[in-house]
Amino acid sequence: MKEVTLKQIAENLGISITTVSKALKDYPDVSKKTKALVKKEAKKLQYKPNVFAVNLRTKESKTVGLIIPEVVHHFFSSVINGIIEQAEKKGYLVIILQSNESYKMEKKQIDLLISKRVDGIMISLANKTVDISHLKRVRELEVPLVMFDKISKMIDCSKVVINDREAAYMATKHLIDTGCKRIAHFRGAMLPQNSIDRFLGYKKALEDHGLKYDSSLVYVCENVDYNDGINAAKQLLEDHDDVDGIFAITDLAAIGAIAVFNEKGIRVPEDISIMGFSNWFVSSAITPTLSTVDQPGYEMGKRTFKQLYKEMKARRENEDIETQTIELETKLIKRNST
Amino acid sequence: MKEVTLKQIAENLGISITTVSKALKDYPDVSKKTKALVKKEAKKLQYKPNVFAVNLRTKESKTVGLIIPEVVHHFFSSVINGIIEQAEKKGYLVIILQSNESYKMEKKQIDLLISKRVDGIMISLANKTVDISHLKRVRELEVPLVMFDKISKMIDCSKVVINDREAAYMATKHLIDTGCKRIAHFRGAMLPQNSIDRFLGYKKALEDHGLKYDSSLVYVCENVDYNDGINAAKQLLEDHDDVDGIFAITDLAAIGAIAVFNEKGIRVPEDISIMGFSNWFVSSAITPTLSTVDQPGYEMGKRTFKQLYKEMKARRENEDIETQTIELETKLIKRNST
DNA sequence: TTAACACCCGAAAACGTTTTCGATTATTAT
DNA sequence: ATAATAATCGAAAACGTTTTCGGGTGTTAA
Repeated sequence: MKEVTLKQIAENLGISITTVSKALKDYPDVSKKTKALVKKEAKKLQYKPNVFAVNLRTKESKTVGLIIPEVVHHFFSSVINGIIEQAEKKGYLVIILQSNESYKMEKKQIDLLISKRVDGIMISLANKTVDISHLKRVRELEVPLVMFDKISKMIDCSKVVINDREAAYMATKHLIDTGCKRIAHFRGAMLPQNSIDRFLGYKKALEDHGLKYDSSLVYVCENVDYNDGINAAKQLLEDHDDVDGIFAITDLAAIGAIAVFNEKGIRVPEDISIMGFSNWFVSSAITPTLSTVDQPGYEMGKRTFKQLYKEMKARRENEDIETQTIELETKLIKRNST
Repeated sequence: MKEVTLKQIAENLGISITTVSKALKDYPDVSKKTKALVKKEAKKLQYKPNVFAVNLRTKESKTVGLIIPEVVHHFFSSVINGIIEQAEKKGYLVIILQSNESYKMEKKQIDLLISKRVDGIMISLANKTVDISHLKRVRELEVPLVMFDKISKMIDCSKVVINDREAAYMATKHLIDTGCKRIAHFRGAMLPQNSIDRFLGYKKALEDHGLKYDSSLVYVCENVDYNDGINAAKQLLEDHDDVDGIFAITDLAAIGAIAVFNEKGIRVPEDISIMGFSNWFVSSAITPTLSTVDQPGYEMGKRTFKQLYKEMKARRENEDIETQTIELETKLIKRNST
């Protein structure tokens, strides 16, 4: 009932541990005959290398860390999906940690991952993160780092993103194209770059098409969730009666707004058009179905790990790592809410 | 720029590695004076123990594995949330793997976790899993194992579940109480225990309340998703015109059905009442809001890890582990679809 | 004075692997 | 025949920690 080790095999075969190790790893300096013998014995005993020892010796854990604001979120779970799949293909495991949108937590999680000696880290920042010294430390320790979706421009590392500004421009333009003249925007919190970029895209689209930007039409949704959408919509109804279009920063906020309008008997899209953002699959399950911008979560996860893998490999081989920013395509999804 | 090790500290202070190690772990046989010295030096150099070495020495990884059918799923991401939070409190990290509802994958993931030498495993089975030899192996290796939600009765280990049968009974009874006389059931695939239990609960409720069970009213939703709900609803409309209630095995299937009815101008709940299952938060965001059964995902995750922790601790201390089955409360959520 | 005891420290083994480098044997060329 | 080369193996160090066990010093009791 004891663990099977190299020593075990070596003793059974009357050869040295060294040779057993080398045979199993197909070193050129061990004969075909002994290789066959060793492999047979290893299979017979169901030998599995002790990862703890391997880790210690190779200084690698074959494990990567992933930090996201929250797991319970369609977009992020899609990203997770993409990452895990790729990682597995390359023999890596993924440790997932969440920051709960808290900077303090995020910092703590980074420390945790470092102390666990992961081979690389992927992160999407918490909204409130401005100080990035914890990320700088990651870089100093030469642990490969890739940021995705919610990134910081202040740190030099690879990034995988969409062009939030263009995507928002496209969404707003779609509202304009379908006849909207007075378009409100439900934006996110003031800090994260996404929120800013989407707002800028919205603004630019208005200006480019002869519509005056009116800051009173912009509502802040702190958590960009369903309830925020409800509240913003209610407020909007109180404040204005001439709005005929809304560009919401997330599908969730848009769905909240639709719920309010449905309840009040305001017709979507006849009375008011609504655009979401993300293409969360529920957006095709509500009434009316929601027009939105497709944000490729799975693809983003995939690309993120692939980039990380490249950098981990480069590091292993002491090559220089060249950071790069990858921009993924988004596309407009036209449905019945516009 | 070298790594800080015990040796490093020992040399700086002119004492032995042994003493340094013991000082940091507050062994009684080292004087207060040297303890203070060592701790000060450790802090100064920012000493962090090398987990690889600790793992090798202690034979523990302080890491646990989690296998679920799929991450992109509200219920499971809630579970993940609960697990991660608890794990972190106890200093454990969580490696998440998905089986994609495939038995082959599930087996592979188990092997992966074992080879990574996690201290414990939590799993929710794939629908198609019937052979449980891979789980037996986990038990043989004496790796603590806790199953949740989708469990197998064929294996002796701790389990955290809800009473699907009772919950389904409750849901069906609610339809009956609100006046439904002819109630259809959208069930899940034939295999998983949940699916069977919910079906049995549905059937029992009918029989207990003087309604005849009619197998032609039961539709199988293989993947229990949105599209399954759509298809089942369409088929139902073709087959029967007297059905006035549906108990769907998941909210998603229920929402699919509602979409069909909305489109066809069939009023919910006036013409037909619909019950979902899970209380996915979207169920309160659609029109009409969906009555459902609340399935406590977060709580389930929390309890699952807590139980695993107990068993890991018992194992460490060579005590017997007593497996137990924990049943969590569900509750009926009445909304506008019934 | 010796014996007993508490107190503090360190040598060394162990965990299981990987890899360098030298040693030995077998093979070929001269 | 010897020398050079190739083929095969193993000793040993290293990775960094934890823990056992024994040794040394100093104090107190007989």
